[in-house]
Amino acid sequence: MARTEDDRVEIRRRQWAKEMPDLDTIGMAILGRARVITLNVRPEIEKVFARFGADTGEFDVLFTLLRSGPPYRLRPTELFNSLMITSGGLTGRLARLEKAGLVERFPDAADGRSLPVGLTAAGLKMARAAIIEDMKVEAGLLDCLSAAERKSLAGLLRKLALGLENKDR
Amino acid sequence: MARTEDDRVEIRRRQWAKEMPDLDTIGMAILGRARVITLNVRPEIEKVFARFGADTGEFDVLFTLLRSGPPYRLRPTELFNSLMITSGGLTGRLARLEKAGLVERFPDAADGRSLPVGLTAAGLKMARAAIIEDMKVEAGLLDCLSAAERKSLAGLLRKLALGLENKDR
DNA sequence: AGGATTTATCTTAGTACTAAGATATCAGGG
DNA sequence: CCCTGATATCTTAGTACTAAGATAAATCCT
Repeated sequence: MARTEDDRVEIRRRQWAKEMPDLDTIGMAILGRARVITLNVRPEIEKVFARFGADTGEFDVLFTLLRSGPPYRLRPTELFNSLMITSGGLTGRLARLEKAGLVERFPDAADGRSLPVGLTAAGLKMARAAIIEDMKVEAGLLDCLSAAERKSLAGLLRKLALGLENKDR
Repeated sequence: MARTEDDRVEIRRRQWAKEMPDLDTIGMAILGRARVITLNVRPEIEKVFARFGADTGEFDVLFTLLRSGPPYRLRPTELFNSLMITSGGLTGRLARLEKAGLVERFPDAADGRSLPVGLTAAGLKMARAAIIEDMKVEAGLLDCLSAAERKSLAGLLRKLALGLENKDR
């Protein structure tokens, strides 16, 4: 029944087709799979980060700071917008990162409400090492796809992501 | 700088290319986007489910039972494996669903350790109505893609999902 | 049959989040 | 300047998860 070339979403779609034949399941074929793939991949990536002593959420912060370029410093509002989490969620992440000595905070001369966050030397070093490892592992997870398929998939996902982002406004 | 055709992941990749030119970011072009798309789409779908009075996690349970076909009854182990959550996580979801009158539990004649879960009449009705709405909304979220693109994207995601699943073993 | 092992589920403790509200600062119009 | 409203961040309360351990029933092995 479950053919060897079926992933778990295809199995689900087949079940739906039987139980509710009129249901159009293209949504789960794409968005459901995006979610399942994310869930499936998460533990592998988390393992990489765990070796460095932090988790995905914390590295999201470090990576955002790192790729922002020197002086590797951003305001909390920029961070939680970019990370797609709430301000309260960010407060917690920053507290942990600060405690671990990976970020430090500076008063903002221009805006007394803001308390920008910057990478420490240790945070910078760790973020650089971790992103290299992370990208290596993620690329490895994609080795079931040819280079052409990877490119095509990335392009389609990009188009979808862009369409969704434009819809938000 | 941020061209209009760039989604947020493309902006990130551009930043990385500047900050760490040797980094191969194909991983985030695919897996990162899968995660961002999932995050982006979640609130829309959650809104649909909220109208029915439950959340995504709870509907995941109801939908799994529904698409399993009559008698719409499964064992907890089948459920948490399919849902990719821990057994403890499922215990909580089932408690909430039972309290809401959407599922009920039955002793298993063949295995005294197991306490299978089944949809109630109310749960069955609600699951059917919700999956129709859900798939309608999800399909709408995909309208930035042509039919051919949707098909192509679904196929590539399927190949990736399958590759990842085979890797797990 | 009987003891050891595996399996199915629940329980407990701890964590990271969200939503909503509080606080402090900024900006703009009389 | 002062008042009104907007903005940036933190705090609080509540929730759903995970990981690890507990319990109980089934299976296996001799």
